[in-house]
Amino acid sequence: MSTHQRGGVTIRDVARRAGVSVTAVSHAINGKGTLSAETREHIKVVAASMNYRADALARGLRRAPLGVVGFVIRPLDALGEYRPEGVDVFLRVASAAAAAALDAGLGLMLVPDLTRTPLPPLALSLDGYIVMNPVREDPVVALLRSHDIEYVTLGRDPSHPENPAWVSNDDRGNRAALADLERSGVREVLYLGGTAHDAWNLDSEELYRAWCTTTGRVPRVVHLPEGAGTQGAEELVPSLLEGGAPEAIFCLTGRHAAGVVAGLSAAGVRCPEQILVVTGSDAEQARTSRPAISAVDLQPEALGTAIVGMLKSVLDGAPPQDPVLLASRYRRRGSSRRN
Amino acid sequence: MSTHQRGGVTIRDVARRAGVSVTAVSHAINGKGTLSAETREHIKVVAASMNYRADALARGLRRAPLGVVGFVIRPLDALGEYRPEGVDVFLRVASAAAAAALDAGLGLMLVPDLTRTPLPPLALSLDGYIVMNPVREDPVVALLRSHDIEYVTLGRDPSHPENPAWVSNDDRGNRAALADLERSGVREVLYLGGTAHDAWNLDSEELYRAWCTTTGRVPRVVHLPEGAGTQGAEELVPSLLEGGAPEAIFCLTGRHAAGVVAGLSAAGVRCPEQILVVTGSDAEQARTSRPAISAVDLQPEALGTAIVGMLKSVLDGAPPQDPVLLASRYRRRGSSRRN
DNA sequence: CTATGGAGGTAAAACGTTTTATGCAATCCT
DNA sequence: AGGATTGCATAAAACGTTTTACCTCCATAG
Repeated sequence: MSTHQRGGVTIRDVARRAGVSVTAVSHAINGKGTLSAETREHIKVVAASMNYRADALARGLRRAPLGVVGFVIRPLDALGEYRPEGVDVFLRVASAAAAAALDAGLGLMLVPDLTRTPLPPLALSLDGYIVMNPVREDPVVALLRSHDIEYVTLGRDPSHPENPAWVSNDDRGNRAALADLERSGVREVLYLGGTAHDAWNLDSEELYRAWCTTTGRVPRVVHLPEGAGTQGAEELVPSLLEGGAPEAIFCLTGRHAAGVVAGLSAAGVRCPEQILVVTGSDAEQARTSRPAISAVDLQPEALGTAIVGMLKSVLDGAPPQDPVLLASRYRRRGSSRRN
Repeated sequence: MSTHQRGGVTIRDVARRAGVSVTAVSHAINGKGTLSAETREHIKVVAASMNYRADALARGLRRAPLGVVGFVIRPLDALGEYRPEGVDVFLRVASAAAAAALDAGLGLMLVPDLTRTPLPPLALSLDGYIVMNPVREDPVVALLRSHDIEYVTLGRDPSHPENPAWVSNDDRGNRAALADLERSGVREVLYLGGTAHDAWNLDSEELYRAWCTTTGRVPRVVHLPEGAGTQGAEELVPSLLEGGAPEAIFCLTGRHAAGVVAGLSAAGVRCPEQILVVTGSDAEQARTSRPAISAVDLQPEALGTAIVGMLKSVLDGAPPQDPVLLASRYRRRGSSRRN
């Protein structure tokens, strides 16, 4: 009756059974203190035989690590709602992260938005955080910093460039996409980006502008909120065609790209015959569009695995390492293939 | 220096500032005890002004709810690896659940497999669990029960039919799929199911068999492990064609369906001209296949939202309700359209 | 005038760990 | 021989809450 609730067997039970003090058990389990090898071993055997597991909460009270990290996806927060359709890249990263966390003996807690209340009570007690695509002056990052909680980011944090704890993709994919357009001989390439101020948006646009400069093009940039989604991009198309249609459109997000392709079709403009379309993110909608849209594969599984590894090493107190850049790959599909 | 670590301000600080006892603060905050209305209000004001938040760990230590629920996806565990490709339905459910959990003030912890060690330390301290597609004699369910942890399931728990706490899809989608095949005039329909013993597999196969009986067909059932994936299904195709090809194939999982379509194509059998294919789960691969595969939309977002609502009411101690059945919808695509 | 009881409040014991501060032999040095 | 050191183990204090048990006052009933 005494210990039937949670986990059940407590450290006191183990101590009693092993004929030692509670302290001894704690030390034996955690490899601390100055116990003799035999005592240590004996305690471990007893503990194992009783199937003892230290209660995470009690342990956490003493500021020991909880074994759980948080995962917050900023772009989804920006979208205002968690409609996963077409944002499968985020979910794939999250899922890979969860798997990698398990291998590291960590749990992964999905925390939708850290700035909205009520906050999940445990949110600020977690061992650390993975912040996906933080934006400039990100309030979530600010909150974590103010609470001295360790965090790593997917994509550079634009407001804390000195913090090296991030994983991202290299720009090979984007470069290849632009090179593909160039090879096709198109001249005017329109860039359709999002409005969030995360590094992905910022860097991609910068790359586009630099590419325009080196190849002697005039940049033409349009921004559309991520939240507008496929629908919004589709409705935007007529305005893009006004006053001289571009020969190609680079849509950063897969959702926008799918909308653009749909909008072009609705406007009677044929893709790829009249306009080429490529996208910087290989979302599901890029693959299901007709034609299928050439896209940059950001390798979400690799990202998820890598970021967990980085967080783990940060939590272990390893000295700061350099940021990690994973390869991105351009996948050519029908939307940019004219032959 | 004293309180700079976590959350910061403690209940003792509030008590001191408000000029009352620690007990008074606790009672005021939690609406317990016998404080006067004024005292209660006063304490609340002081606590709010100090930005006090009760530490979740300390609170949890006294068996108060933690504000976090677990989510375990059995089919992914069965797959042995969290490769999200083609299993997007699970992730969409999880993501919708996370969003719904936030609205309810709960965090959602993704727990890959509750039976593998090391278990995330907090795993057994969570308030409750959502188990997606439990199988017969599911060890995860057994573990939860043995620890007296509340849980709800997505899909009926085959081994605990008396437990009404589950959400699932109705069979309208499957019925419509079979009806579509019937309307197309095909005679021999092969059923390709998975090997997991979850309710979805069991019930779908039963429905198929019943349909065969009522329509005077001879059932032909093949099982392929879910883990075999697209590849496995593709390799299976030749054996399915041996000794008289069926006129249609009902693949329960989207991954298998995609593999079957690919395998048919490789074998020189044309779909839908020679064989119709439909699937019971509208995974991404069903949509990206050529031809696109007719599929049952299981409405993952609605499932995720509903299951969180149910768990919440269970945790609130509401009396047991009936199971919830959400509509499933059949989406007809090229793979079953002959015209 | 003394019980009774409710209203309003608090002290102290839990919850299950980890950590800090000690304690006690036995061994070592000079 | 006497003090310092080492090796091993433990008691007790913390961690921040909630809960249990109890206290005091004052009004009301008998």
